[in-house]
Amino acid sequence: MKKKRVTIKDLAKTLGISHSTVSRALSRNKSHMVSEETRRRVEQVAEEFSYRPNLLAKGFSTGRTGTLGLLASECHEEQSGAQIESFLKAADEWNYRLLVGISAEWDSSSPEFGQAAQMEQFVSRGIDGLLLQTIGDEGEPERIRSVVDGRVPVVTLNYPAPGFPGVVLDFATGFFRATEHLIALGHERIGFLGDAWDGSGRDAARGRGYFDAMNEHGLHPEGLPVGRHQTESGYRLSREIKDRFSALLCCSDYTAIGVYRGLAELGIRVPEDVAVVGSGDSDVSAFVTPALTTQSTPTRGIANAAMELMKKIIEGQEVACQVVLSSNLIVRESCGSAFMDRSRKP
Amino acid sequence: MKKKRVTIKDLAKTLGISHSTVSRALSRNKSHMVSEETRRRVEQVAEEFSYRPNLLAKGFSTGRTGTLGLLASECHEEQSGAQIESFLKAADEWNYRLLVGISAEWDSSSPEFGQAAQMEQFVSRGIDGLLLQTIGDEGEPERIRSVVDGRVPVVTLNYPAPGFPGVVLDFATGFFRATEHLIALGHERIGFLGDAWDGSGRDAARGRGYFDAMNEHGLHPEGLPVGRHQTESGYRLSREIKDRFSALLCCSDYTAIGVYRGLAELGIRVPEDVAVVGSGDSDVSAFVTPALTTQSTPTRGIANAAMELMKKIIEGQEVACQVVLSSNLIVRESCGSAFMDRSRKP
DNA sequence: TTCGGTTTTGCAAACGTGTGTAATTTGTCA
DNA sequence: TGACAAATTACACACGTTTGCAAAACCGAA
Repeated sequence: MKKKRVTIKDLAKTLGISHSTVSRALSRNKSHMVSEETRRRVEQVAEEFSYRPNLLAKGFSTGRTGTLGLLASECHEEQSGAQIESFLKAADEWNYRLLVGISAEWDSSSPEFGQAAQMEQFVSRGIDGLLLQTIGDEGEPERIRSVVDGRVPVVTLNYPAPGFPGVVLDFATGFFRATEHLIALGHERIGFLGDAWDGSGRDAARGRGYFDAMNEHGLHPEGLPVGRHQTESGYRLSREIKDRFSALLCCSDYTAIGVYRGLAELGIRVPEDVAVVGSGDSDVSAFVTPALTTQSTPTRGIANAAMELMKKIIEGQEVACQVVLSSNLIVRESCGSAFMDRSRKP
Repeated sequence: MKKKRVTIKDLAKTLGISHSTVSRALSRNKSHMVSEETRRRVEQVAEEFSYRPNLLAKGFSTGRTGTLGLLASECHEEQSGAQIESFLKAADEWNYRLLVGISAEWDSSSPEFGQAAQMEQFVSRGIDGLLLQTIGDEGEPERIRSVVDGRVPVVTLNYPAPGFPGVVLDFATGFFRATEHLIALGHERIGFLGDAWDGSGRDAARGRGYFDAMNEHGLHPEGLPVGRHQTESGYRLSREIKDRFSALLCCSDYTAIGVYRGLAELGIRVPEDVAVVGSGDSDVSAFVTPALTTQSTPTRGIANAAMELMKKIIEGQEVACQVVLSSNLIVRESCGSAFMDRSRKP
């Protein structure tokens, strides 16, 4: 059943020339020319036989596969899906394929597939570069170094890893501004929903912006750990919020939507009683009620910047170590306005 | 800078044995045994040198790469991301890597990367099998056949392609039941938001279920084409809905959320004035207000079924041509109840 | 015709691994 | 100790492509 593939040797045989000439005719390489005449003949026969190069063999021979590894972190659910899509599109435009993996510690039956093991796999499979959504833990840079060992270029994605080039979104400034926005609206008891234990952790950058803004205005910062950024997490946490805060910063739009629901069930109105800010500018955020004020997250911009970095590194150029993209606050309805009725405010 | 990789020949040299023995020692192959003694020595040295097999070469030599291609269709945005994630997890559990691509006709700068071209690429890269989210158009089966040509097993995913094994969700029955649910609640003017032009197209199966149920009850079916399943699409379409329908079936939760917003702006209440049903049971669907009644979509179940099919085919077993998974209606708040006030109903 | 130079082509090695077949070692029993 | 079988190992080639180097063909000029 399985048909034998057509190889350049087959073409060479029918043409009566050597396979190396065929190879050169097909790969437009200036080092050794091929006469226009033979090129035409080769291309014609290749077309006729519908020849397709064995990219595996090609990669094996040249050491370059035209494939990049994308190792995504699991945390953001829907959002990570949108980000993966953006990478696929960006990679495609640069004519790269993507080997994709997720490096979380799911309750999987094969727990040995953590971040390091996946990187190993990818490198062994001959990727030309690794796009790594870092998870931001302590030993990560060393882990990357020990696995990758200078064999493939790495571009980090979520969190900077010292010594590696990367793309980061400036959530610190974004959340700083968001916090100031809330303060300007008259809020003082502003809560932070995210995992930024003492300035480190998954949502560290956002947390830092929040803490700084609060401190600068002499307000008391207070954070609630979220765990996974699911809608349900926000719903669950809303029970603890009640009348403790008059405004909330969420590290994910979906968490915010969960908060909406939870507060509504408690008879707390958004934005009249509690203002809510999200993060991610996801597809739905503009259409929930009230429309969610949120941090923009340019997934395409991140992907493009990462690909550009990667391209430069592959071509041997020196690159700036971190590319920082800024995140804007998209003001919609969920924070109300300064003139809003806050009669319930104690 | 670039370090040379350790190969089995290096190991062989330091051990003073031939590389083929090393190969056999490392791959537990029963055809030719290796003495326990040498195996131990080989493994020790391999460990010491932190030898990593070149999977590219291995794949090239054996013809099997341990990599599957996943060619996703673009349409469902967030939902496709969640589905991709499910596939990644399922594949991991079977110890396969995934080459991922998206086969839509985006307004990309490289429009030549349609479905066929991507399949070509994947096959040339030596995938062991192709997971193909079919787009359901007319010439698709023939296209698949002509590209893949029996060289790699194919499992289709969204829509059945005659002659290929696949996994489909029984949306027809699901939407049939959803429609009957609405009819039982007293609705007669029920609209369908999806692209099911005369029974074919992207949302064909859902459309069929809807049409059948309507006809069976002597009601007049009417569909509104949506285009891309984005939240914004639902918002936009709500202008056309107004008082034309008393209930709506949406082919995506996100469309439904867009509809929520659009209707609210027109002063139309959900579910009091219009009942809404979604599809996908996405993370947010239970938390929007009113909580969305929706078709469940077991992304993990689909992924697992597909992987199981694939595994069997790779192992040479015969398989049932289509695996059909059922989709349940998850009843929440967005359709109200039979005793609801429908005073505005004309 | 011969020479020098340029263009075009062929030869052969290389990439790292798997594997069939032959050669070697080991072990057993007479 | 010798013979024979079994267990283990080595040799060599295959997989499809690229590429350095040498050989050949071509071309124009002396």
